[in-house]
Amino acid sequence: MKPSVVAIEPNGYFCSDCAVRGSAVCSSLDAAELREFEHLGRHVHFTAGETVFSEEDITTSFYNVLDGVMRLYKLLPDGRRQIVGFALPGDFLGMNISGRHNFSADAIGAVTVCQFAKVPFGRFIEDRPQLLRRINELAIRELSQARDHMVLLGRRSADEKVATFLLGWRQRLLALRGSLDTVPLPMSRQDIADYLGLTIETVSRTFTKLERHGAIEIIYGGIRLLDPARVEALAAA
Amino acid sequence: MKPSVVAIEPNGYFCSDCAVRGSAVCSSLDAAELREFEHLGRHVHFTAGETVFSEEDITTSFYNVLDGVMRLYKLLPDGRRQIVGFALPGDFLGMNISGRHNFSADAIGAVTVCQFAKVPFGRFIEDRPQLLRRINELAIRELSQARDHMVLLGRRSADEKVATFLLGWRQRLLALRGSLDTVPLPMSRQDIADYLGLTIETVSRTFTKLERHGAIEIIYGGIRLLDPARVEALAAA
DNA sequence: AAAGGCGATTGACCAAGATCAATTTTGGCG
DNA sequence: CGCCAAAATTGATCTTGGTCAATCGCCTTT
Repeated sequence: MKPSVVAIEPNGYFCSDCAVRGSAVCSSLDAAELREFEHLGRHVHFTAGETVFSEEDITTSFYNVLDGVMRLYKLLPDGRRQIVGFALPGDFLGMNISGRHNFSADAIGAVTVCQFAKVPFGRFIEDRPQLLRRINELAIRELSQARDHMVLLGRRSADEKVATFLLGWRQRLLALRGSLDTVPLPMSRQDIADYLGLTIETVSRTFTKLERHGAIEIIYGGIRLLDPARVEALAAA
Repeated sequence: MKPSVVAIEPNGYFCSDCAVRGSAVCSSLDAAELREFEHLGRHVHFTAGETVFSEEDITTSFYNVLDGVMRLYKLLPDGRRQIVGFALPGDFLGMNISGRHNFSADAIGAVTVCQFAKVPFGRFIEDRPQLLRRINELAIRELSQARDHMVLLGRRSADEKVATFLLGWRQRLLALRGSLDTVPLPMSRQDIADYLGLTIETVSRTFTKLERHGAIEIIYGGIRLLDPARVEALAAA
């Protein structure tokens, strides 16, 4: 919940060994640049439920997710929450133009990030258009995902929302880890509901319905996709 | 509807005189660069209802809106539509990483754009990090707006949606044209509904309700904001 | 000036999903 | 191993917004 003390590793790691080397912002850097870049970031660990940064906080750092899952969300004054995305390894967080974060980010389970102080990172980008281009690419990709999510939120039924979420989430994990027999769902039902613009009860009922129809099997911490075609049919509608 | 013949102006205009000079992508260019840039764009006119580009079209151009209003939208296979935004003068369209547009864009009323062929524009950016930085800035701003819109779509009631839309739209026009006594709404009720994830009937009823409460007055082609405080209270909720 | 047509409004009714309220399941922990 | 707390599920009922169906009003066209 509150940002408690976090472990900060000494810089005894190398970008070249990084798990997200290929997919993260730093994929645009060559070996020489990478060595310089190494001094900018430091690994920081967060435990389940910890907040990495909050909406309206002044941005002092950028983050590269290395391990774990984060929920990115916005709150209305009365407490209603909309999760605007889940961040996975390789995702880059903290870009904004107002100088403040425009959403909050919590760790779901244990998370490791590569944290960059804003100013030196900004200076490093300064004369490396490659890196800027990479950041731009990531922003544009996210924008496209955001628009897809608007369609989901504004125009799809509960069944379609849940089915689309399961397939999309599986797809992201597949891209990250290769094949999966089960689809882990580290986030709570409430998180899923707040991501899909539904209530927890509707999410739960929809899961149960999918299971009754033999499309999925609900297991601890995730689901098993028994009949992907059926789920896809539901998602397409 | 279908892209009919459009008038293309000869290059008898100057970027330095451009109506959106200060706010558009080109605001990052100096006088010398601007003169070179001038040769890249050409003004193109569209009439009401014409499609400027469609989702899944291969991207061959970027567009800078000079005049008029466009609706940006995505369609589901069964025809449901989600409007992901309205474009106004100064907005830059066409960025993507897949090489295809990820939404469609129609003119609402008459529209003039400054159109850039993708390849020469890309080359021009190549050695002008300033311009790239500006484009990045615009993408990040849009991303922030997209997230706000997700909250609206996923977590707000019909009344809140409509009130928020009216205030937000007014705000954009204010920034563009200075003070307004009335708020013009060039888009149809259906467009508003598809932007807010509602039906046309709900939008209409909500407008009527706001009018009965003395918050707005519905006039031809727009509304008059009689009681901004009341509308803001509704929007905040 | 009359007519036609399209977009907007209004009303009656309906249903998807929310809300309220128990249970049940699960996992952590003594 | 058994208890407690939190999360998830399930059921009953309600509400918001959607659907279906006229009707209205305004603008354009002849």
